[in-house]
Amino acid sequence: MAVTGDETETGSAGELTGTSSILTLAVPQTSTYSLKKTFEDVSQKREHRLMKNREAARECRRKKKEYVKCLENRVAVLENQNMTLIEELRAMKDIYRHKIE
DNA sequence: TAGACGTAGCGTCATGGGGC
DNA sequence: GCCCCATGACGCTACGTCTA
Repeated sequence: MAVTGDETETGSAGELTGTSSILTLAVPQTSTYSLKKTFEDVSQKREHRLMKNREAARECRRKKKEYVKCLENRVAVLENQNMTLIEELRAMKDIYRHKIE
């Protein structure tokens, strides 16, 4: 898979929603200067939050993949054990049948 | 070969839970 | 109550495979 972050960065729907709601919150009752400052501060905080969440999501997916792999391995092991036990039972039954005959 | 379809990976948002 | 983290859900893109 050759998808990089940069390639998929463009335009997901949710992004705009978030930005517009922040703008709405930042606008009321301030001078132009402090308004600008507030906006910069808010958008910087937002960028930081998004970056953190991006990394968290990546890590979360990695852990999930690892977990699924573990489960698959466990399934394989249990299937083998099951086969072995079935064979063992069959052999036991065989021995028992010969004894009573 | 173009289009349909399935799959994998990504970024973002919403939300719940835990620590302070 | 606020902040941060983990994670499910959603939409999007890229890529591979199949089929008419």
